[in-house]
Amino acid sequence: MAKKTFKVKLPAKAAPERFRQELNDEQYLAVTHQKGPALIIAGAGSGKTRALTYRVAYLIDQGVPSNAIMLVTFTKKAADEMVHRAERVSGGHTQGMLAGTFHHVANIVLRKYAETLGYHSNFTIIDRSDQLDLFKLIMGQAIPKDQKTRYPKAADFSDIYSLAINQERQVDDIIAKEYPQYTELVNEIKVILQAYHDRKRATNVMDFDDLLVNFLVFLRTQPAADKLRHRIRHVLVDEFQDVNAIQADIVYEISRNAESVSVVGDDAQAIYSFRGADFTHMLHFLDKYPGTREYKLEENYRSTPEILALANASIAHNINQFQKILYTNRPTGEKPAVCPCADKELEAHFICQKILQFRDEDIPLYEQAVLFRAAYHRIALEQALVEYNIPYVVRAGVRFFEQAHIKDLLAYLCVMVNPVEQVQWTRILSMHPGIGDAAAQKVLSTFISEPNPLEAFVALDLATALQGKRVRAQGKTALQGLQQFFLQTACNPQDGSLLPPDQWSSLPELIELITKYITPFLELRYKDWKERAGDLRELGNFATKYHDASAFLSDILTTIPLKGESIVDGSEVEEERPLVLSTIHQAKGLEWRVVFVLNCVEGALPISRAFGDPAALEEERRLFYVASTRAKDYLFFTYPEFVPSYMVGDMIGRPSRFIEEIRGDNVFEEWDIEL
DNA sequence: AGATTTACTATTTTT
DNA sequence: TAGTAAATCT
Repeated sequence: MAKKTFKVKLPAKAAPERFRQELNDEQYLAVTHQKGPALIIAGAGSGKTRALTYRVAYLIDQGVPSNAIMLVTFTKKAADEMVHRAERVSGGHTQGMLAGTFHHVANIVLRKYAETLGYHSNFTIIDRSDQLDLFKLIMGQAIPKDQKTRYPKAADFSDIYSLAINQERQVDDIIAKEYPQYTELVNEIKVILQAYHDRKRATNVMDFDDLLVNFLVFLRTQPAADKLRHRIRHVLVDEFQDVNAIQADIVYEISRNAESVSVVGDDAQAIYSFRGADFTHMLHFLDKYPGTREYKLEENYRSTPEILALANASIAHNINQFQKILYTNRPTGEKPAVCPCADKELEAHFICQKILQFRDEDIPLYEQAVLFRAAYHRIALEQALVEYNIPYVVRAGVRFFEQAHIKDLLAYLCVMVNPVEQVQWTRILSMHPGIGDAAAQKVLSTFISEPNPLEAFVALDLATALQGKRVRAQGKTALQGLQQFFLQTACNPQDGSLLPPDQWSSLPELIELITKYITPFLELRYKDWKERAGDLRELGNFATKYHDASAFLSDILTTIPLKGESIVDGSEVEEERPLVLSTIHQAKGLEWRVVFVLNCVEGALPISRAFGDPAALEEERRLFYVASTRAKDYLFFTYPEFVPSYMVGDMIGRPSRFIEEIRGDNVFEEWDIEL
């Protein structure tokens, strides 16, 4: 029986007046006067996120139901924060708003409509490392052993595949331009890419690219999409400079009949072309919607004039960009400093001591950050931070869910949710002692083609099924344990049939059971197994928010809690909030009072791969720009003058060209760092 | 033959 | 650190 509902609506406040006070003229117009399409070109630190937040709040104030708003941002965390703040600003409710990354939004929609595209609704998502595993599996079957070295690595296959999809390019073209060494193998490579594609379909699996592609296909071909289009009246997209062709098309498709579509971006901060992003989509947007209103937010609220001057001087060397002149009304401050250090150790010591000095001057650690081009550049610094007893978090490298033990655990949930999934089965089987990759494939082949492989596995008489196949006795025994495990956790004990998800134990309990089961394996494999088991328990805590495993599995992939960052909020409230170490890419959208940019040498920033490629060098310069504009008050560039190298002996570290080319502009001071 | 251990090498960036 | 190749068990 349907319940009666009564919706309470909070009284509208005099929003425009209040917003008027809290925004500058450009922001105010962009927030309140938008109808139809709008392109907001916003410089670094210009409060574009603030403008978007206020726009959401404004719409809600105007009586737009929150589920009629779609807000797409670069990270899900950014979306959550924005929605939360919009809620506070407007005093309205934001429930039902479609908000998050493209991937997150796609996942939400596809969960509902997967069947219209020929998937089962319990499809699972694979991340990059699963993708690599799947490629390896296929390559193992398709490529003769002695030919292996001639072929691209799994990672190359993954990149080629991704480029083909995200830039809508032909495989021939990609190989000719980016992988000329494999030109002779084009046809063989295509066969493997096709096999990968087919295998995903057959096993009810989507990778990150599929989420986007299928979302677009859904919008273009399915009648049900009209319902969604009808509901979504206002579309807001942040970081539009980093969308790829498919994401841009998604925006166009979903906003076809919308009342407003606002996209915000800064071409100077486009740093994701390696995954198909292209800031010229901002231009295409103007073509696509001829009546587009353009707003420019050029006042920077973040940095001192000195820091801004350096950033402006640097980005001026990029030819390919929109014209923007950033200005600030902040009072004058310290000039940015370039600090050559004898070697990496000295560089690390300098940074640590400087950090402590700032802390003494009442700039807490969490208001300071150290940024770098590549995750491994931080290693020397980390050692020093430990010596100096400076607490820090790392936002780089391996994601929390990408760690082997986390993936081990998730594999069990995956198989229960989507039993036809082969990569996760392989992972589960081969973690048992006595079973390696080869044996896992043999075992897998005995049950994977059954309608329900999980039921088939539990019912399997291992002794007869594996007779004559070279599988160790130890492995066979171990697998009996696995059968028992699945029988007890996921199956009806009477007939061994797989229970429907609503009859499983609660998710945290399930995770605890799996943890218990796999801990002995972790103990065999890892020295630090205790910590890893601890991570798994934390994962159990995290899972209390979720009711079904399927949502949990997809969420954990689309919400990226990073390794090192606690996934349980509030667990370290008592301790000092730590210093942030981050790749420049991960620092996007963030700000600190003090920023150090590490290892600013030729070859690292810009990275040597970009040498000789003008477009790539411009992107590297944008990275330099992003790093510089994260700083509010103090900015340091450090680099080691001697770089040990096992290839050619020690090399002299030449300072980054991005520093050299602005030397004449008098925008930084050079410091002497001495022992 | 295949599983497991050990030694070695080269590191971009990520939803 | 993680992926791979070669060496060594079973």
